[in-house]
Amino acid sequence: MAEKVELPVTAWAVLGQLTFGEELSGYDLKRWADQSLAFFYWAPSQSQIYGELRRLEHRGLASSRIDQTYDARSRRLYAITEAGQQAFEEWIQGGEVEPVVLKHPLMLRVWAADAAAAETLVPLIGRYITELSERARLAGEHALGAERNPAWRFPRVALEWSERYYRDEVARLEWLIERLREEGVGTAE
Amino acid sequence: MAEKVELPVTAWAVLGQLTFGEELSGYDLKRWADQSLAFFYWAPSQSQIYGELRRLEHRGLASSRIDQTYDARSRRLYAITEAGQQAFEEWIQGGEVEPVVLKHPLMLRVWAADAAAAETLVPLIGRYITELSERARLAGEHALGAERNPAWRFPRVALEWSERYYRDEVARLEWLIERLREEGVGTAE
DNA sequence: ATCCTCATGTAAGCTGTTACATGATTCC
DNA sequence: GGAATCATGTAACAGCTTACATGAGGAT
Repeated sequence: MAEKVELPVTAWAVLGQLTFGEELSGYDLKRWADQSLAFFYWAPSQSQIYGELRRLEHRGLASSRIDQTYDARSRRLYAITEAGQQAFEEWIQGGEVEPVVLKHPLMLRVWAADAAAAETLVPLIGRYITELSERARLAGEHALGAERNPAWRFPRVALEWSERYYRDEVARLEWLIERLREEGVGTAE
Repeated sequence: MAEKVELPVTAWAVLGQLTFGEELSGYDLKRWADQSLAFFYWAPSQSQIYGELRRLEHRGLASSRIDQTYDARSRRLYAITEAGQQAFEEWIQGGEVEPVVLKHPLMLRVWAADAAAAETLVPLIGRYITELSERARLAGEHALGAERNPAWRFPRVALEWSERYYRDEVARLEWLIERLREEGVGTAE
């Protein structure tokens, strides 16, 4: 039996995208990631994706070929290998889950605020709520948009979870504004 | 007027801890961060904290002195400077908030799962729920524990927010288990 | 005596970003 | 003809972690 493959989670995310069976370019992967993965897993930069693809190929978990369909304009297409498929299954069923990373600069500000700062934060929270509602809407839209193919069952579940995540975040921030008001913030003298 | 100070959010987090007025060592900061900041902002490693403190001092935002209270055993204590206080206020009220970083390896697994993998994920989700409940409990405990001093009003609000965050996450994962069941996962044949 | 915690760091390396370069193609 | 998009990458650097080194003091 092959040894357990060690990779950063982001590399697994890229490899995971390839498990859906299509040949994809780095460019494709970035665009797709921005519309799916990004809802629950910070989307890596374009250049990192290219780097991860090179690493995956180097380790034999992915293979690539150059597509020349339209004469000029070439693109490198990646596909998962047998070894990659197996390593991915071992990762996903490995029984250990890496810790969730949350960095919430807005809550950091609330934490460190004084009364004056809290006052200026309230409208920022409001703006952020608008953004999050839009993200929730988008996640829901993509969840509905996913084909009714069994292969898309679990991506759809993850997107539904994301929609809930952002709606919960909105509700929590509405609570926060109320809670700040209790502390005398936002009640103009 | 001084120019806007540019720093990574983690540096502001460390500086923010110093705004509470006490002189603190890198060691103190790490321990405190683990019990407060860590609920909503990924706690940096010990060595990073030392590095950030050096940077803050180098930029004139913090100052340090060596404490020799108990003869031997020396520790370097940091305090925020006037310039640091001002830069921090500008950062907190600057009108722009850095994006939230979320990396959720568990949801990544759900997203990329097939039926077999989903089956093995369910007990993992269950274990994770237990962990999160404990974190919610801890956040609530720390919120109640915060002194009833006006200086601790906003840290308390942030901790109350955190308690809600983890309780919401628990509820969402309970929903997730139900949702996976709908997809035929966890219903033994 | 030994082990654990307190306390401060350094070195090496990995993860990840931004900015840039390049050239083809499509759209207006 | 010019602008935007497609596509692939490199170089430099910033952020952050792990592992290690060191030594004192307190606990058993």
